[in-house]
Amino acid sequence: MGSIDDIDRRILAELQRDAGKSLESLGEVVGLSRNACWRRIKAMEDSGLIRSRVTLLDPVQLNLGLTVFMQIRTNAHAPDWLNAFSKATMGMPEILGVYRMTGDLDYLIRARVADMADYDRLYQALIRKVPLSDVSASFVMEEIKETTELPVLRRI
Amino acid sequence: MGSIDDIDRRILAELQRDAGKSLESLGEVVGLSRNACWRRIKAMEDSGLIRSRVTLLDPVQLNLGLTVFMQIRTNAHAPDWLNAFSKATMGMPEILGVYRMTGDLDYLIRARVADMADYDRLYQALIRKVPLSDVSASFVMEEIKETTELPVLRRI
DNA sequence: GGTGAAAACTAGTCGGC
DNA sequence: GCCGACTAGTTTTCACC
Repeated sequence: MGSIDDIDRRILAELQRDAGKSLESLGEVVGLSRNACWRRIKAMEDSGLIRSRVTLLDPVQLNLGLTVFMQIRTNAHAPDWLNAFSKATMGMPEILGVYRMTGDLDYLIRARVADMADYDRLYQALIRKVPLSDVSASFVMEEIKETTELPVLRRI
Repeated sequence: MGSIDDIDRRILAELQRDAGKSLESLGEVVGLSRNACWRRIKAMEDSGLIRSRVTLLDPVQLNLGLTVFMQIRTNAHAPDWLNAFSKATMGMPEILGVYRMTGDLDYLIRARVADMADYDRLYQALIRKVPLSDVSASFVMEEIKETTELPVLRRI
């Protein structure tokens, strides 16, 4: 189960770009019958390699044009704190990513908001739920790249 | 085109979680006929609000278990440099996000690699393509949250 | 893995309200 | 803007090579 062959990788490469592709066109691209493709996809769904098929939306039209990264330093290392922090960030839909970083004292949050005022609302809402000693925010001026595609083709 | 009504938002909320949902079940959830749902989705695709439907994969099974954030300081503000930087990062599939941050001297890169050695390869490959004066890397120890779902339901 | 061919479901288009 | 019906296409599951 550890190894994924080249045909599977090419199927995944296609599906990552467009989940709505028909089995027929997929088969043509990878050089397999529709049926063989379907069996491989099913197997990869069952193994969990294929996690889900989702729809991506335009953040600007949703009035979420500002991406912000929040860097959080804490001196509270108790599991209670992490638990509360996890729960709080999970429940805030503007927060898209929460990462515990190396060093064990830094957390990074990736969030999308409308503007600075909206960020302040998010910040206030967060510190009302979890005690945070040190929070600094960096705002994204330009999104040069943003993708959900993972590198699946075998690298040299 | 500026406003999105509540039914559209509920459709988007469902599609963000599962793009493979049938029009029938979607209609049941939002209280509309399959046909009305279809027309709304089509309109949102045409307006660009719905960008694409993609497949999400398991990074761990693809041997991409390590997420790294690279913070880059540069003193080269020439448009040539940014152009080369953009082109280089665009062509590197391990790099999932590239952001120009506030201050105009910081760039942030979000990437997925197998391990530390793989990160070093990425780093070496990047600096071979673009001159980078100051690069620091932070590694993700724990992914507490990671989602592609944007907040579509109207906030209070 | 390939083929062919059913059954079930879905998308996309129509006229009508 | 919504609904029901219809058609055409697709997925999904067979049995068999």
